[in-house]
Amino acid sequence: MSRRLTNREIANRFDEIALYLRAQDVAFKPQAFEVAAEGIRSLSEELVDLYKRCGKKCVDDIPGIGKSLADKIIEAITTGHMKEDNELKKKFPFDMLGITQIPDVGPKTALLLYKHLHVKTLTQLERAAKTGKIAGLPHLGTSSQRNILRGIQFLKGGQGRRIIHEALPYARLIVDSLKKIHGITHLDIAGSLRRRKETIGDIDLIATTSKPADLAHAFVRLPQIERVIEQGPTKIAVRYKNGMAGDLLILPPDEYGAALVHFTGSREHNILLRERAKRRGLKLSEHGLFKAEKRITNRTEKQVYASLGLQEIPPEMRVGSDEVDRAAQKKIPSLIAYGALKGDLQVQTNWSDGDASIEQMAQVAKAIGLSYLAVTDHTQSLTIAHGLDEKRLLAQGKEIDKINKKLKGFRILKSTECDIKKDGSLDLKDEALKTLDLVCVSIHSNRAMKKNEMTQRIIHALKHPLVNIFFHPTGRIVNVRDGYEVDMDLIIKVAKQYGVALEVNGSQRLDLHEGYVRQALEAGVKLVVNSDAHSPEQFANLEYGLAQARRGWAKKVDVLNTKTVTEFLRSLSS
DNA sequence: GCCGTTTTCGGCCCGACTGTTTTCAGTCG
Repeated sequence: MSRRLTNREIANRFDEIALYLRAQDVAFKPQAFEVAAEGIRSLSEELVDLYKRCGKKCVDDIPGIGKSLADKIIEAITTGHMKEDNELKKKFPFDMLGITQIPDVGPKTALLLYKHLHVKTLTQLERAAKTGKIAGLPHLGTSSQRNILRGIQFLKGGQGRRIIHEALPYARLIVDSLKKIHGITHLDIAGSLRRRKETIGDIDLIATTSKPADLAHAFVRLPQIERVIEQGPTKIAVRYKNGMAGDLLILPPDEYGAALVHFTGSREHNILLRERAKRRGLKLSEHGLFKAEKRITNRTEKQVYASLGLQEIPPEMRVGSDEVDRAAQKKIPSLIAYGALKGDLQVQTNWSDGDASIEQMAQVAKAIGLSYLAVTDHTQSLTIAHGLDEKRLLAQGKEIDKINKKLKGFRILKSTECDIKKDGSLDLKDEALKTLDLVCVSIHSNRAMKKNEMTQRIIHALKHPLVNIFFHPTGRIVNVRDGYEVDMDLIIKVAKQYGVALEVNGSQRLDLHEGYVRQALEAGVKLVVNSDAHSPEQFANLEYGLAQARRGWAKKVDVLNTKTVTEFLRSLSS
């Protein structure tokens, strides 16, 4: 039997099929494949496991997947093949997914390049562009040829999606320099950045102004802009100097609400809203919500949603799955607010691999409005990080006592990021762990274990009576590596049973991801949101952790470090 | 190929911009 396909592979196959169909001008089907691909990507469980657990019905229940696509998925996960994709590949033997990664090159252009020039790969396409073979083909001239070459260079530079930690501060810099311009009434970050996705492809901005020409003039002259890609009266597309692409939408002030909805997306969410509008005899676009030719309302997002019979949906929830249905039933949860945290429960200091002292970290935490902090330095088996043994841990406890006496209105908690060893035992003796206010555990070594072994290793640790929190539970790092193989279904069940909280880590790990956040909350597991700061400026990670929690529909009550330190410590012992 | 507050057939989101064009196709979000 062939290797079974993963969710990512199946989603990519569906996208590829959609492109082949689009190239042939097939109506409606492509969208169905794309919606299904998106639905598969948002799953937290592997389809192989889902199918094993509850059969075809659960596959069919995934939004956007009907009988026919369910069969294709089952074929893929049981045989390792997808007949339709293989047949299309035979008919169109070129790298459709790769070539359509080039900006402005879609399925039709890719097919045309194959038919006329037999271009199968990005390398062959680059050669064709360099030797001037593209200009002169139907609908393609010298500008297209130049753009294709530029697009290939862009791809080669690895300038793909950036982590939000990099994109959001950059976007805020641009917003700050534009805000001073006369006539602006609104200026906001939109797109995937406003939805606080983990990774960001484009920096999308939206502005309303009484003087559109002034804004456009100032925008294209910003020092951050590398070049202007396209410029119309309402939309300017640019490439920023950090390699990211971006759009600025400029609209008159009375179109703000609908425009913000439109430009925030997601694309799938917009489609759901517009379909809903249509069913109600209305039309929704970025210019407003219309009944016949008459604009109904669009001053604020809230009005747009209300006119569609919906609760306002927070940007982080606008992914195009079940959020619109929930809004129709008035069941949108009140998400945890960005300022809701009272403590940070994962901080490394210069006792292990952090840059700053305990007191420095505490002072900064206090300055940004927190009232407690757990010091969680690494433990001895992590020698590369100068992990603490029992003796140093006790010494650290004494130092924390001293600093706590000096601090007013702030408390440092004694803790640890204790390594879970290969056999599931902890890296420090119980006598030492008992001196701490709370015990946190995580995996840093032997990541390549078999799924079942890794799961048992973690479960063994979670059952330890002193363990309170499991840090970065899946071990993934965004844009760097996937997590280790682990049965998160089971981990979540065990966490619930033994009262262990799971971390939403706000560093570049962003672990748990939002699918598991939702799953954990549905199972009644408590969460903590932490910075994993190794230096004072990394407390900024708390915002990204909160964004991640919000995308997983977390409420304030679900997150333990929204409590006061007294309530928090009490919740650990209960 | 999916889906249902017009539900098992007959629909399927909407507009802006570019390039190569004399009226539009392709791409993007």
